[in-house]
Amino acid sequence: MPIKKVDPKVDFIAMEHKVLDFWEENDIFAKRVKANEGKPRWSFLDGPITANNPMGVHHAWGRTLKDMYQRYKAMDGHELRYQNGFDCQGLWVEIEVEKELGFTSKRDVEEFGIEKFVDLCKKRVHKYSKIQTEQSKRLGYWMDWDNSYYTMSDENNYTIWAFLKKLFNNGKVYRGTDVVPWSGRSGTSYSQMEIIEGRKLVAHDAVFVRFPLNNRENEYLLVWTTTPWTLTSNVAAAVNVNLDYVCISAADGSKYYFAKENLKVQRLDKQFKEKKNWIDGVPKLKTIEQIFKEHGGFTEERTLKGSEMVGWEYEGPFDHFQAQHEPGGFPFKKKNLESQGIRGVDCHRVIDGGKDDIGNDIVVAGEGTGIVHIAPGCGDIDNKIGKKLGLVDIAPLDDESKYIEGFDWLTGKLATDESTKNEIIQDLKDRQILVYVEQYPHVYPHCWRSGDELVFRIVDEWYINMDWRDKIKSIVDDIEWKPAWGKEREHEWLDNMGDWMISKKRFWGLALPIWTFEDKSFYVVGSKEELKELAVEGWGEFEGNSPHRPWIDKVKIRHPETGLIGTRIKDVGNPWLDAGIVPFSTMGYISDKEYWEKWFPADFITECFPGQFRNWFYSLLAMSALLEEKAPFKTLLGHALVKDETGRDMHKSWGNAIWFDEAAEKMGVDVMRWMYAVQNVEHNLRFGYPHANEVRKKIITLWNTYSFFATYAALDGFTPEANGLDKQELSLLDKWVLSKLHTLISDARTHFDQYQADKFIRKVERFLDDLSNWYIRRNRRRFWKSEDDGDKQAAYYTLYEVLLNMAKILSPLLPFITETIYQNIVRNVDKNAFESVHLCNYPEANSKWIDEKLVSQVDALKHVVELGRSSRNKANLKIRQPLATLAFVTKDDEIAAFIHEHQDVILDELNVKKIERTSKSTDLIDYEIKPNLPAIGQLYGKDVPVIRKKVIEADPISIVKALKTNGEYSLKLGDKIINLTTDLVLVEMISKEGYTAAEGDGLTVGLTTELDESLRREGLVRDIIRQVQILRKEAGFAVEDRIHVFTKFPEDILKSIEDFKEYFCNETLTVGLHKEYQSGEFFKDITVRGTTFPIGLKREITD
RNA sequence: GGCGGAGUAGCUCAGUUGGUGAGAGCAGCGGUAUAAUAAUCCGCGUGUCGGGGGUUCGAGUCCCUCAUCGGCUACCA
Repeated sequence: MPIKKVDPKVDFIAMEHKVLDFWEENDIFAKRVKANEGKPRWSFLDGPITANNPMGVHHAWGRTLKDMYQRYKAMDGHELRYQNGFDCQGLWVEIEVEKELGFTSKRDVEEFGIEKFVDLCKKRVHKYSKIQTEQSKRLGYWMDWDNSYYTMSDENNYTIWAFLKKLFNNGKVYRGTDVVPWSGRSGTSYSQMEIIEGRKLVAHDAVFVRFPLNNRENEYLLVWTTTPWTLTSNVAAAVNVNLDYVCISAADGSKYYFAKENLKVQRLDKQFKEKKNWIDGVPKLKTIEQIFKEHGGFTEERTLKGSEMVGWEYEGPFDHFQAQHEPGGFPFKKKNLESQGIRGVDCHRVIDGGKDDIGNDIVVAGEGTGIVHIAPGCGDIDNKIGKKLGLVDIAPLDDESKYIEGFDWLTGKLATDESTKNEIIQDLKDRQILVYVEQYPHVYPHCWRSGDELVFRIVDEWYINMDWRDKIKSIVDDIEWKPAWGKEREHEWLDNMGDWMISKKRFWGLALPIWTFEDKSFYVVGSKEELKELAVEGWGEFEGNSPHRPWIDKVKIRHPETGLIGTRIKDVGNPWLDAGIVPFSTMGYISDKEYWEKWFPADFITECFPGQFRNWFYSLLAMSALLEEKAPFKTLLGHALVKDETGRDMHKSWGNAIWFDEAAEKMGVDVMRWMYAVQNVEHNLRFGYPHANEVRKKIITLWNTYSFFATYAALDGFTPEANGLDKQELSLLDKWVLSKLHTLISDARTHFDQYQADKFIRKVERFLDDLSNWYIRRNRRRFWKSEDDGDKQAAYYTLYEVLLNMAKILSPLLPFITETIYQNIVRNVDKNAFESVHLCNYPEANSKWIDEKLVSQVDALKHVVELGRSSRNKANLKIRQPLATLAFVTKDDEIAAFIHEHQDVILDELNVKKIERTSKSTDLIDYEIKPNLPAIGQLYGKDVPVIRKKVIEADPISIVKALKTNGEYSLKLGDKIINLTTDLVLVEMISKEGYTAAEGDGLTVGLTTELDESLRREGLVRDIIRQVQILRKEAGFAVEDRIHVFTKFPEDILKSIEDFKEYFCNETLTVGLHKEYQSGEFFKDITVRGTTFPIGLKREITD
């Protein structure tokens, strides 16, 4: 069967669906996999996509890169695993399921039943992993979709157990009682990695309050806080011992202590003025001075050092609450303090704030009052100070962020509620503790999923001691980071990270394999088998279920050494453990070590950069460093983010989001893939329809070259034979385009091997331009002509070779259009050919086709045409106006000869009558001599400006002569003589003024602008021809229709037409030229060179 | 607050180890072509290369400084 004719008006979207069906029906993917069995392995590791929502256009970027490089490696002859991954466990899924169920708190889940809830989470993951699978297929993403890994799988979870077990054996797992950021809405704490995601700028009601000092009548500490709810749990007040403090006396006689500097400090002044990190509507902050002035004025009493205040006792703001009177603290008790009977109220004194780990003062002047309210149960730093100084902890909130018993009227109220806060402020006001309230804008941590404001609570959490970070850092350098700065970023994170909090007080996630015992010891179980061995209770209920809550919670174990019976902690794990373990779990680290050794480490991973340095990359590196002390992947390609077309984030609520499905069906996925692949990975991608249209133009160009070929190939019944190209008598342009093609093939391999698809695509763009706007345009007639000679065959074979190889080299990038082309031009002709372009081998450049000299000669020829067009433009002489002579200048005799040899191209393209080389430099051009500054600079340094001046001022002709005869040109510089050799001067030719000329790349082209009568008339006729052609088109005549033309030509035009009557009639298919106007079938006024006259057309009746 | 960045045409961005009058794509304008869909090609730019200072024979490029915009990071109590 021959090649089929192709409609140039293709519907790309429909075509893509056809190709998808074709792959599906014929198992093309499976055939590719089979073909590559046993070939050298190339290991790609997929970072799991969160299977919680449909896939977005931002995911499609990474997935395009993943698919493209995998397709390339497959065609290049490698065995691949093709395993996609879904991230399944974690809070993000829980939150969505809660939303569906209308839940508002963790308690709702417990009442609903953990088992049912966890089942719904699993269902959600299954639902969206299916949707994402279908979307990915639509994108053309080739994966072994039935073999996707799920991070919730038993294998994945148990492999994490093995990891934790190893850490446990090394003594790196510990339980910490710390104050951590906590979401009452989600009922869990957050790790260092997570709170970074959820920081938001908000305005809080900040309060100035006063703590009355004991034994100092009417004297107060002035304290400031943005979290009034923590005042209930105040234990102490910290100062900076080295700072100056001031005592002022207010209008009512009461005295206040605070940092002296703060009296006049304009807090957040810069932020307010620049409206940067500022919230609209929040008034400017007042200085403390201003606040007191507005309260009736004040006088400064004295200045003192902070150290003088240390030890002063005061009365706390909520000392009437029971919690303040519990020995040892509340509800957590410090044993030693409890035995001494020390209560919250007993700790109320001024303390030295001290320094933090890096040696900075904890208490500073500036934002607050220089006296910091310390609540060791409500803040991280407060807690550390409390531990150091032996203060009790008062922790007021339960896991929903509500006040617990012991806090009087606040018990049961939600700390983050606006109303609670208002009640507290009102209470402080009523009891005359409040001095002033203001709105204070600052960045505060929020729950990254629910948006809930975080509070700080004391909780038991589980940590990995990361004191072995050097082990991780050492493998970072074994990885090739693309872009290279990724390495530094990763090191930076590793240097600064703290211990890894791995526990989460939730339901759906990795069941941390930690069992605790009554003697406060704990034990980490490393495998399902070990669990079975140690189980003393609940195994029967657990067996057959996945290692998740609630089933796992039933199993109790006997401690292998102490024999005590232990219960599993209720916590689930940090989800980055789930994703970090995949180089082990998915490759059978435990179950099939032989397989694992084949595929580990991965050759390549590619993911979106932001965030992953502390998330996936981190967990991958950490887990691999511990388990194998080896980098888990060799090359990492990171890419930036997808934004909307103006550079803003895409948001559902802003209405600027583009959904994947919509984009795929409107733009087409070949277009999308091109956009993604050509994007510089370091820059954010501005995704939008205008951008897509630019890309579509390029794909259309490819399509049109193909449809041009296919149309004529079908007409002529062209059927390529094997090695047919070798037998052809190729034209110059055939060889030229084939040379460019093979260079492009070579570049394709180079750039794909280096994961630089963008560079490859830029070259494809240039090649397409050469192909379409030079090769095809110049050679069109060879395909049209009626005789089927060798020349025509050569043209067919050449274009066939180009299109076939283009289809192959572009197939990883544009899998659909290339498949369509391949099916027609290859499979239609040869049923024994590979069934799909994607089953072909990636082409190899054949050096026998690469002829750089010829390419440069043809490029020069092309350049002459471009320069000629440029000259015409400058002189405002359109192509239709024939000109007598084109003259060109070049130093290169070979090029000159070449241009002469192929002058027909130039005559045709530029509509000139003859062409000649001018060696008389004075005709067309002047020489311009320029000093070669980099070279001269190195030799003569400071003399450069003088030399430059002299060279420029010298007579160019004499320099050229001197160089030609002596090989150097000498000039005097004071008493020095400087010899400028050829390499120190640049000789350039420039067009002389007054000529229509252009120059570049060592070529100069000029056109004679003078028109004789004959040229002028010919031009005039061509103008008329053009107008008539337009009329024919407007009239809707067929291209082959013969016509009669009716008009009364103005005299000048009439003479011209008569001179070139035959030419005119041939071009316009005119059989009758009538000198009287008649409207005919179609008529219109036309304007030629300023003269307007009506013209009428009528078709010749042929039958 | 700390640490990298960035700034070049109306818009998006290139500009090698400092070297001669600073570039591309898009948009606009003029012309032009028909294998080419939202479709071709050619031509058209007085850019304080963010401001200022310095190093150098020479700075978009190196150094300092000021203002601007983003990123990462931080326990702003």
